[in-house]
Amino acid sequence: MNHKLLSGTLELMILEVISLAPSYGYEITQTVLNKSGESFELKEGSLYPALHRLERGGQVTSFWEETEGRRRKYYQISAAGKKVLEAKRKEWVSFAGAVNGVLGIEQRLLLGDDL
Amino acid sequence: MNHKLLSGTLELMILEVISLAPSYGYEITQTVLNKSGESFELKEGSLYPALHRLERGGQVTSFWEETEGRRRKYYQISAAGKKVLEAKRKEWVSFAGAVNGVLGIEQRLLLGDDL
DNA sequence: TATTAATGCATAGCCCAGCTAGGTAGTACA
DNA sequence: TGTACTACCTAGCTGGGCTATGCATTAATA
Repeated sequence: MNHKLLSGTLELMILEVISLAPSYGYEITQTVLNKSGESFELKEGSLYPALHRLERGGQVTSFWEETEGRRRKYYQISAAGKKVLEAKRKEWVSFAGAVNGVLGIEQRLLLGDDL
Repeated sequence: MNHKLLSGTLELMILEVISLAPSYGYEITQTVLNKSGESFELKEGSLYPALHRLERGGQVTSFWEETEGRRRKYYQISAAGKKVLEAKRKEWVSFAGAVNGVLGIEQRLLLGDDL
């Protein structure tokens, strides 16, 4: 997978994952790996800086938790983060539609009860 | 539009456009603008370096033509370029599907007589 | 008759996000 | 004892898309 494609969608996917439930770095990588059909192996060198960016930007907050002798840093989405997530989702759908337009790929999105 | 999203799809879209017919820089920007539903205004600082990269890589060849007092540099896709295009198209479809998977967006692609 | 917009090509250098590579540390199992 | 997995972090590289700039012609407009 050409990693350049990932540019711009990493934060979107992180926000999406933790919007469902607070999660920590390693678990986020596993969730994304799973939901992407084993496509995306998020690298630590991308993930942690992204999480720290999101925290600095106020889109997420964090707290430490100790379980089974393992320290985990949980991240949860903030109200501001939810708005950013919604905007990024729309941006992604629009972007993907535009690329597909150039490629002559027609698409139909099945959203909720939409069909 | 977050320009980072464009990373990795620019060459794909260029190859796609010139695979339909040889084209030149300015015309490529207009075609992409049009087919993307006015979403993508390719910048010259991205386009020309990308075209030169593709030419150096052997994916495209070029020739100059003079029309109405305007010199235009036409680019056409090579046999190697067609293979790269096919690979990049598949990579894009796979990538978009994976992102949509993470976002919980189901999709159906309408390809040719596929439906 | 200037001036602006549009058409057309090109490059130097900035920016920044994802990467590699390295570090630390606990648990589980062979 | 060593390997694999879990779990966090950061310094510094890389590369592609960007801004800004330069050059040149044609068409429209003030």
